[in-house]
Amino acid sequence: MSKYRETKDLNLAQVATEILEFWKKEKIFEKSVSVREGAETFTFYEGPPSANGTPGIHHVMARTVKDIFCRFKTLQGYQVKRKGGWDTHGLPVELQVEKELGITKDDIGKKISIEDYNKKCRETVMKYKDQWDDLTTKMGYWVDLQNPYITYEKEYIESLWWILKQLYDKQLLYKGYTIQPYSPAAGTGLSSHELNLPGTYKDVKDTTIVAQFKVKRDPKSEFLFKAEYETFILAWTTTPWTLPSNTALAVGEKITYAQVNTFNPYTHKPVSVVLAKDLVSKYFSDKNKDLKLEEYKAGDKTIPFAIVQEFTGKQLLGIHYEQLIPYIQPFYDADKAFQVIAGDFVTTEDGTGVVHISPTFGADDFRVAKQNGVPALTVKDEGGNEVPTVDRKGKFISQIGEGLKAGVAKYNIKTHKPLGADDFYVKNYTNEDESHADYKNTDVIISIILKEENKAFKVEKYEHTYPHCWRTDKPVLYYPLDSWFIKTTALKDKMVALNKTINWKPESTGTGRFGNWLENLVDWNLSRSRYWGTPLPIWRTKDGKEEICIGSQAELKAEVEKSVKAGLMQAAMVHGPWSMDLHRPYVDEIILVSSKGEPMYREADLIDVWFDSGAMPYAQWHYPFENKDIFEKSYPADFIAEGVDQTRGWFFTLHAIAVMLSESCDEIKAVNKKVGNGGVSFKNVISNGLVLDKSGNKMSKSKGNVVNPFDALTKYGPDVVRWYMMENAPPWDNLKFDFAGVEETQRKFFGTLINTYSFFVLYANIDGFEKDEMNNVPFNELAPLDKWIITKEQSLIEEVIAAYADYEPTKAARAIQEFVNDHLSNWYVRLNRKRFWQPASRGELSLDKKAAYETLYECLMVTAQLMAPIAPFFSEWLYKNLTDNIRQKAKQFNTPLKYESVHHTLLTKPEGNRKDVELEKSMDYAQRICSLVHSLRKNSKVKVRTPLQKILLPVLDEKFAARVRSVEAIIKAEVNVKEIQYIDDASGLLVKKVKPNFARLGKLYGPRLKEVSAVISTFTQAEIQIIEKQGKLNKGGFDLVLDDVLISSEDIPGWSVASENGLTVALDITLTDELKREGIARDFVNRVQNLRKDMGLEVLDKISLEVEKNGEFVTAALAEHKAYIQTETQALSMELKEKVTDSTEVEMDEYNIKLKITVN
RNA sequence: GGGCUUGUAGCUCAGGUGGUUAGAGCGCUACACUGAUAAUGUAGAGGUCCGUGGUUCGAGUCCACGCAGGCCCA
Repeated sequence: MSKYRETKDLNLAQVATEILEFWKKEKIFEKSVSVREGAETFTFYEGPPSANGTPGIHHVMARTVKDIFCRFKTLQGYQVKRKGGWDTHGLPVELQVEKELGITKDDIGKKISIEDYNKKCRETVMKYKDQWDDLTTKMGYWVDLQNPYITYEKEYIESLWWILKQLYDKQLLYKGYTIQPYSPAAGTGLSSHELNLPGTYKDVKDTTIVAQFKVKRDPKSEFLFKAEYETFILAWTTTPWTLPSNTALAVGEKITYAQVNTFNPYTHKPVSVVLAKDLVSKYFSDKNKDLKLEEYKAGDKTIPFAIVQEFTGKQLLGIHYEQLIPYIQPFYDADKAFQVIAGDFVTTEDGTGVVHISPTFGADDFRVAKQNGVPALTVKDEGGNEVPTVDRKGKFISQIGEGLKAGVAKYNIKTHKPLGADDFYVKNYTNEDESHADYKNTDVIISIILKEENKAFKVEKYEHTYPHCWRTDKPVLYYPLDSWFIKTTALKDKMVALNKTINWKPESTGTGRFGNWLENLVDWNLSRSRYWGTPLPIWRTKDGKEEICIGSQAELKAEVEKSVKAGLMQAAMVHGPWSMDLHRPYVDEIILVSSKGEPMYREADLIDVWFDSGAMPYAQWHYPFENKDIFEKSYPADFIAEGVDQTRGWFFTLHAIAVMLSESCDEIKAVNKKVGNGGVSFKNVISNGLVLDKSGNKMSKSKGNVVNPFDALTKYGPDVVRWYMMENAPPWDNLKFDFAGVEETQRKFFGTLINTYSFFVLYANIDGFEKDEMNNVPFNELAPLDKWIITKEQSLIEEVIAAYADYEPTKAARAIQEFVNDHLSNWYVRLNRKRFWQPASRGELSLDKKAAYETLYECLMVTAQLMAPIAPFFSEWLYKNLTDNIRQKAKQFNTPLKYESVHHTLLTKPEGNRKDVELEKSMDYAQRICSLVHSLRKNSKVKVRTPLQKILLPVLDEKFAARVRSVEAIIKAEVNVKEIQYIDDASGLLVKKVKPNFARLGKLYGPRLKEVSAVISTFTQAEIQIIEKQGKLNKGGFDLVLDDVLISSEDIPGWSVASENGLTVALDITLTDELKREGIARDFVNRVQNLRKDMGLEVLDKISLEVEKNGEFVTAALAEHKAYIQTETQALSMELKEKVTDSTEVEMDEYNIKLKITVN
């Protein structure tokens, strides 16, 4: 018979290495998929990592979460394919390449060709693939990296193009503009990354204007015309150059505004102005509050004011005003222009509580204007395209320039040089000499004109931070730039509705962060002005009148052939480099022909890399060009998991693309119908939190608090790290990663489990126990403790399965841990040790002993299964150790343990008929009673080795007594007490206490609760008796029933008692001589055992004992318990002598004993 | 500035639907127990349940307003 493997010097990292070998050699991962061939599929989508950075400890966390549920579903019998993938495009790759080459974006196309640049990107993107693969393997993350999807591959891009074409065909892909940071000096848009470069934000002093917008008098605004003054709304801006394109004013609906009568400080004309109440004091000094309006004379330094009325922003909504600078007019929706609208971004922090809106030059402005139907001020260029009032060089268009020029002339404004209509740059982009005495920038010129025209209430310099272009050091403009958009807003309602069908962990991310994001959805800006990424497959004629969206390589080829025929390209281009690589610059070289024979050029943009990853459900299978059958089986995903920072990234793009396709694409509609999918791409999602350092700080290289994942895995082994991460906090909470915690997990959980296993092995090997799946001791013949741990095990199985099924790995881990530590090791094994020691007679296992082995074996086996998703290596090791020796037999008889790997087994199902809730309750009493007795022993300083006569247990109801009786033997043995005496009413010893049942009384009596409680607290013993016996009692005017009170017994007069949670125990601490003698014998056994251990004896070694007599009492004690001592210490003989030579002296409580042990 | 989230013992975390004495583990101190022990038991010390108001007979729990940390977005 092969023995169970022993565990000397067990190293968990070593276990992982060993198991890894086994997995590799036997292809256990591959088999975990193939053994489930034909079974129901469970689909997991891998969010592709980018291999151009090194993996961190947080990846261990994220991938553990992914791994757990795939393994769990496999254990439940599903087939779980998980295709790995690599995210290869995007800015981080470009930046890394630029860093390595020492170049900037400007150099691309100059110092380095796009071709070479992209070549370099392609190399760089897999730079750390080896490290990633290494981590994947070492941490035990099972994902198919043999055939991963790679986003730069031609086939992948082709699928993306196909999707774009689907959207394009349904008019869901369009060209529009959005407000983006733009550098006129460099002539380019800036990414948010570029804006975040150090040094971009500078303190600058700008001219700011509080402008007066004259309110038009109509029924809506009538309430503002109580005075005879003209009424103005005040709005503040730090960018006066945007005032000529103002088309609205935004107020906060809930903000309180005030109307103030006063005089304009520049024109001295009487005005009535509206601004936020909280900001009145900023413009009107309290010192002037007593001045009389009537007494004001033009030019007075102190200006009187009077608050006329207050109202909320809501009342201002819809009021129209006169255009501030009427140089040009909106050419559409003019009736909607120049009105007051609501803006959620309006505050009373600074300014006037009113924000001037210029839809062409502010992102918020653009958004609220669009929401309210307010037009932008634009003009049409030669091509008939709508363009803003400032051109791409940062200069006002000439219509505005004319107006300003006229103003300069009219008001005699001195300038450093004559200014023509085309000389008004909004910032100094032409390096004018600012030190010139008469130099005035455009903002200043605008201010002067407004002052003259009674349109400026206050003009002042203001210092604030403003972003500058990192290349030119000139101020950035927020400027409308062309972009391609996906019209996600068209399907917003469906996205919102379908999101509600997705199971989010935690729920709040789905309803909150993600739900709100969907509610405030804007169209998806797809365009990126870059080089390394998926090219937008749209070709356009120069005038933009004709365009084509390409949906496949074949289509492109056909179009190229047409173009060649039309003479726009050479014949060689049909098989040009683009046919091998769909990236830039090759696709840029393609010129297609329009229906009218015009050349069409590719729109230079690349698409947002998030589109790459969001399209992975389709593109990973090169759908619909290949693998249609596989796609149908694996759409949508049952489960995905990624960091919470991906909410607006991958989670959104997956969702958006799926919903868009569910409406726009017939193929996808058909698949959805077939698989019963409403249109989502994932059904369950975990968004996991961050991994912080032990103090809760973000890990960063500069802080030097980064945990290297490989170090952690090597030192503690993957199982401990994974277990720690799952057990410590739910994955969606941030994890404070602390090695002290990892060590605790190792010691407490794995240490205990290993000890439990090695305990089993120690005796199983001695007795030659071998698991026989076909022949087990029947359940009803098991010992009570066996039945108990089995019922605990059943509860555990139910609990753990439910937790995994609910995507709650932390609950699963904690339940398993509690079972192993508290129930299996500390109670079952501890209390059952004797059963395992008992020597087998004539080599035959007694039924009781067999039952003990089988029970412990089963618990270990089931533990291995339940923990397998979280700790795949150790569970495998445990499973194999327990089952390898019976594998052949199991295969032969096709029993559950036939699988070579725990990860191939089918998870044990809970068996209701082996559950015994009554027994669980009884044992719970036993544990609590023992704990109380230990406590009493401790207080009276009587150690457990000294037997005591009895414990007294007040019994309030017979059911309780019955439960305790069923576990009486266990209690007595555990606390070394001879008997349990149950004390009931008849004994006369019982003193009862009564407490109000607040939960019940509160509902019944509400405010009178205190009264009732007071009455109850005055109950006498007799009254308690009455309510107990008769179930009701009237006292103090209250009709009380038994349920209204909680009766307990916390005192037995004359005894020392301990009580906790309604359980009370008293202990008889009288020590008779008889008890003392037995205590001495037990103490003696303990000393002998210690000596045996010191001598290095094996468990089965037999000895002879010689003891030197030491006083009559001790001698009598040893003599009396001779048989007991011999059995316990495996002594064949014990002699009590007057003198023992070569003896060892051991200390007992009150005396020493000399003895000698001889090995037989 | 907005959305979401977290805040309970020195540390890591539990605390359905409100119920009067708020728990566990680790760590610390002391004493025990042990023929599985990298263990275990018992006892002790340790709490403004982030703050302020409110609802209620009663709030760690519900509501409002704040404060602090975190993430995402402006």
